[in-house]
Parts: sequence; C-alpha cells; structure tokens
Amino acid sequence: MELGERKKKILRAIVEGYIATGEPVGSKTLLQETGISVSPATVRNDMADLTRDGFLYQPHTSAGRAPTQTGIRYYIDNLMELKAPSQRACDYINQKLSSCADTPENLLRCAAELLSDYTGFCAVTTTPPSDGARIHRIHILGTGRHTAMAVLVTTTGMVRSKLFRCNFVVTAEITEVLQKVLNKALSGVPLSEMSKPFMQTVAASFGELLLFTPQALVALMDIAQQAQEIQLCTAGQQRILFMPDVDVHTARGLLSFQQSSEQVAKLLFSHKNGLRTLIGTECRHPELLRCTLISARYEIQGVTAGSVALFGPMRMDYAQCAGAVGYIAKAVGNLLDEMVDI
Amino acid sequence: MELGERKKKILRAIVEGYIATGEPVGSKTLLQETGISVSPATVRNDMADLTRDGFLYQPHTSAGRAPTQTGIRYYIDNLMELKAPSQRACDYINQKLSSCADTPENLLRCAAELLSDYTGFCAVTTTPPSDGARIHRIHILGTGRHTAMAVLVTTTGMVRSKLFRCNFVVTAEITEVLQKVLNKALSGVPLSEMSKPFMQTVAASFGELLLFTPQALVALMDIAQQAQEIQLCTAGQQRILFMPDVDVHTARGLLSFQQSSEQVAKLLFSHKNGLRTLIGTECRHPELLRCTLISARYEIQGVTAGSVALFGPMRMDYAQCAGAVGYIAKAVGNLLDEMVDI
DNA sequence: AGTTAGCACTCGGCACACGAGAGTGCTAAC
DNA sequence: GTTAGCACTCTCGTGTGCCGAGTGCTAACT
Repeated sequence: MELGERKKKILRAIVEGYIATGEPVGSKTLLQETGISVSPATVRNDMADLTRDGFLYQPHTSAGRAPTQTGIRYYIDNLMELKAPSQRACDYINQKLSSCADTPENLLRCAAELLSDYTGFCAVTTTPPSDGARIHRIHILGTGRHTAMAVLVTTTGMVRSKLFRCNFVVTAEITEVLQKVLNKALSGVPLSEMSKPFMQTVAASFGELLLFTPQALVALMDIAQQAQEIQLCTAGQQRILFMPDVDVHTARGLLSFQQSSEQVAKLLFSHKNGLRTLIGTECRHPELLRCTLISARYEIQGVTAGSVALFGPMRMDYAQCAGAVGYIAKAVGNLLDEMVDI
Repeated sequence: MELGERKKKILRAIVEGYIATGEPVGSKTLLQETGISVSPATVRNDMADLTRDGFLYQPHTSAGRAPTQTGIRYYIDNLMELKAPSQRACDYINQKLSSCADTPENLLRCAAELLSDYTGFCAVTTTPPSDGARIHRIHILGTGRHTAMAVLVTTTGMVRSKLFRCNFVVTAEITEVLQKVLNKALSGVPLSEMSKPFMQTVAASFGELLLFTPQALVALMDIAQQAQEIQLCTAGQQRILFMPDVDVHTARGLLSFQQSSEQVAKLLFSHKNGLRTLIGTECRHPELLRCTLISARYEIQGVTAGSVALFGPMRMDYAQCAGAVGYIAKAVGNLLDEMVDI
C-alpha cells in the first residue's frame, strides 16, 4: 500500500515515539515532537485511516496509537534510515575483532559479545557451514598410556580434535602407523560420507591393523559429524531479563528457543544473503511471538557463509540495531576472508 | 538451641509443608497432615515460641507460619533425612555418565546436565584444579600453510590445544624441529611458571630457531594460562525462569552472578570437602539473597578436587536435591579416578 | 475536497469501602 | 501443661465512583 507523505511522516513519528517511550502516542504529543504544522484533528483523521488500514492500533479508546506489526514492517521497509555505528564504535569493533582473529570460532564468539554489548540484547553468531568440505589431513597423537587424540583438518581449513581411549598401550610407533594408514584411507573423503557403513568398509580393508583402529575411526566419525554441524556462539543471554517490554513468559520462550541449536541455526539460515529483520509472527515461531530477530549473512570470498544475529524485544531501535548487525557481519566476513589458508 | 521433640516435629512439618505448597502453614492443616495428636491451640503455642525464637515468621496476622532462614537451617542440620536418588535413577545416571567419560570436560558437562534434569534447577560443575600440574609433552602440528596447532599434555593427564598463525610457511620439517626443541625446553615445567618473563628467557636460548618459535610460545603460554583456570560447565540456566518463587529480580541476580566464572568458582571452592548447603544470606552475596546453593566437592584418588553444585530457589526439596548433588559428585569422582592415565 | 474547532464520549487507572474467610492470640477452665 | 471458646486482625476479591487522557464526530471554514 502506498501512503501519502503526511501519513508517512505521522507513521514514522508514531513508530519512533513508541520505540523511545513504550507508550502509545497521542495526536497532541505527536505534533509537539515533530515539525508537522497541521491541527490535531487532521492528525487524528490520518491516524484513524492508518488504524483502519492495519498500521496502528489503540490499546483502548482513550489511549494514543501504537504501531502494529504491519506498521513496524512498513517503517522498516520504507521509512527507516539505517544507522551505522559511529566512527569511534567502528574503530573499537575492528580492533577487538582483529585481536580475536586466531580461529573462526574465537572470532565469532568475540563478534557475538561485541554485538550484544553494543545493543544490549542477545547476540548469536554461527560458524560457516562446511558444505562440501573434505578431509585434508589427519593427525593422531598419543596423549596418555591409553588415550590418544585425533585431529582432523578439512579442505576448508577447519581444525577439530577429539580425545579417545584405546584398549592397548599407545606408543609413538602405533600412532605413527595409525596416522599413515588413516590418511591414506580417508584423505579427500567428504565429511558427509563419514557414515557408519562407510567406516565399516574402511575398517575391513585394514587387515591385521584392525585391532588398533576402531576407536580412532569412531573418534574421526564423531569429529566429522560435529564438524558438519553449525556451531553457535551466543552472548548476552542474561540480558533477556533486562530487555524492555519482555515479560517472564516471553523471556522463557526466547531462552527455551535458544536451547535448541538446530532450531536457531535453521531460522538463521532461512534467508540467503544480506540483512533481514523479522518481527513477531514473522519469525514463524510461537516462542518468538514478541521478539525481533535481526540477522545478516556474512560472506567469505564472495560466497554466503555463516550468520550474525540479534534477538531482541519487539520494541527496539531497529535503525541502530540493524546497522550494527550489518556492520559486524561485514567485518567478520572480511576477517574470515583473510584467514582462509590451506 | 535445643528444641523439644514436639517442637521439632512441628518445625519439620512446617518446613516440609511450606516447601511442598509455598503457602504458610496453619495450625489446623498442620494437624491434618501429621500424626501429631494434640489440639490446635497447643500447636499454636509452640508455633508462637518458634516464632519468638526466630525459626518461623508470619507474613501477616491472619496467615499461617513459614520457616525463616534460621528455621530452614535448623531443618537441614537436624531434621532432614537425605534422600538418595531411586535405584532406577542411579542406574540411569551411571549409564549416562559412563557413556560421556571420554574426557573430564565431557563427563562434567554431562553431570551438570543430569543434575539439572533431575532437579529442575540450574547445575554447575567444575573441572579439577590443576594445582602443581607440569608440562608432560608438547605436540606441534601443521594445519595450514600459515597455521599450526599446539597441543599440551600435562602430568595430570589434561590435554589442551590451540591454533596459532605463523609468519612463515609451515612444513613438516619445521613442526618436527619445533616440537623437539619445545619439548626439550619445557617438559617438566610447572604450568604456573609459564609466564612472560620465563618464556623470554626460554626464547633467548633458541638461537637461530628464534625466528620460528614466538607464535608457538605465545600459544603455549595461552594454553598453560587457560589450563590453570577452572572450567565451569553450566546446565539448565533457562530453568531459572521456571523455578518456583523466583521473581524477575532474583532471576536477574542469579544469571548475572553466573556470568562471572571467577565469582562462581570462588564460591564453589570456599568449602573444602563433602556436601554443603547455603541458603539465602549464607551465600554471602547480594545477588543470591533468595537462592539456595547446594554443592559437593568430588574426590580423585582420595584428594578433594572439583565441585558439583546446584543453584535453586530458597524453597526446594532440600533432602532430594542434596541427595542428588552428593550422589553425582561421588559418581563423577569415581569415573575420574578410572580416567587417570599417564 | 481537505482541514479545522468544538464537544460529548469512552475507557483505564486509582482510591476507597466492604464482606468473607483464614488463622491467630488470649483467657479461663480442665 | 493442655484445651475450648471467642474476639480480633489482616488479606483478598469485588464493587463503586471519580479523574484525565485522548478520541470520534459534526459542522463550519478555506
């Protein structure tokens, strides 16, 4: 729906006023706080139209107007001006992120913390998905008399490790042989193929070595499994209880929702690129009915990869928060670009 | 203070009634639900005494009595019978714990989850402190063109790793030499000595190799640092919002408190062995004013090590929860005993 | 046709009162 | 030391009345 200029101004003023105070905005206060020079009655007429068309609602007859979800959506799509973080904030963010850029996990943890600190809401970042990653190299190290460590390096540069117990005494000779055999058998194998049946056929080919390999194979399978899962970094969950307009019920819902990593990952990956804001029912999840989710996909080498996201209440400074999410997603992408190294 | 038998019975009935219902208990209901065969008036007299002595309080004149913190403390110390988990629950716990007993971290994460699931409250476990641990062995692996991985095995069997970037191309020859040199220089060194000045003197002794070692040394220093810190595993934080009698203020306090790992670790390690229950102000922390903390130290090879703990509301089934904390701490200790392997 | 002034109207929030019910403390008798 | 009886206190839910903010409508104006 196309709105007239004045109605746009009024809608914008109401959305921003409501965001700032949490109170429905009346025709009189609206005129005081904007430069619009018409009478309150005119504003009321426009407000009545906007209410009829679903952009505003009245909590009760003698209250002002607050924006509906539709109204906020229109504001975001047509009226809002994205606010990038200030120069000082950008400098701070870049400096912090660079200092954590040793591994992707660390960088993403740091990014989540920064975003949460900056906005005061709950931030979530994801590692890049490992689509099509293959096994690049395997290391086997002895770490104890009966324990060893399997390290898996993928073609995407990801490194994951896992300890496993052995029912034989671990010696340098054995780990060396194991490592050689495993690399020979598994180098180049896609992570997605590291299934139980496949491992059994691999194990069958080991002949007399079979005695020493089972635990290592199980560990490698676990690592491959785990490496394919998207890792989530969450920061500022405790802030959920400090968010404006968040009642216990909403807080419970949001916390419960975030307990399921799969659920969160699925939601964050349900848009393909750029910045997206979902408000209330747009999240398509009953537990997020009163929440906002702002998320951005970051890119590595020009390809859409992981996600940077912010969970907040329905009433938030969308312009500022979306600006921050977008900025941090870009920064994370750039740093991960530099990190690619195989 | 020594109480008469009937008063003990009455206090116990009030504490347990209050725990079960959350409502102050009246003289009449008390008689209905216990086998005490005296008149309500007698009970009222005793209740008046118990109130005067600080064990009970009245929210208002026409309400029954609820236990004060002093009353609950007396109940825990003198009246309560610890309830161990049922045979079935024990079997379940043991089976779950065994299946996670590959690394101490995993086991403790699993223990926290079990404790939280069993009680419905928020559980925290800690890894054993690494007092006096020394470097047992160091592995250096190439993981990318410019990245490598340092793995540190301590004399206590702990294994920790960290990736680091190198400003030279990482080859098998270099990692092998590095590993040899680092092991020679650092094996047997206590983690607590891995400080910056010490590392500088070590670096100085490397001669021409100096070019290749700085990043590895920094990584090892970081690992040593990190390995000396107590790791906390927290489970069921989202349950804080579902606990009975927990208002938003208390929930905020508890969540904020748990944000600081040092703070939590300090509190958990402030008793030396066995089972401890702290209620309300006994926690000596304003944010835990309305909370209960039940914690137990587990032992490895007969020596007090880490801690298993439960954060809950003031009103909880102390007998059951303390029983569970105690049981799981024992189970964790036993499994860690078996895991020691150097 | 759009804008404005005026005015009656609606409704939430607050204060207050009132009765019912639960549970007590006190007194006098056992 | 224990008990029965009774008056008392306090919370909670309900109902009433008033205030004020903000509206919608109508009629007049540009």
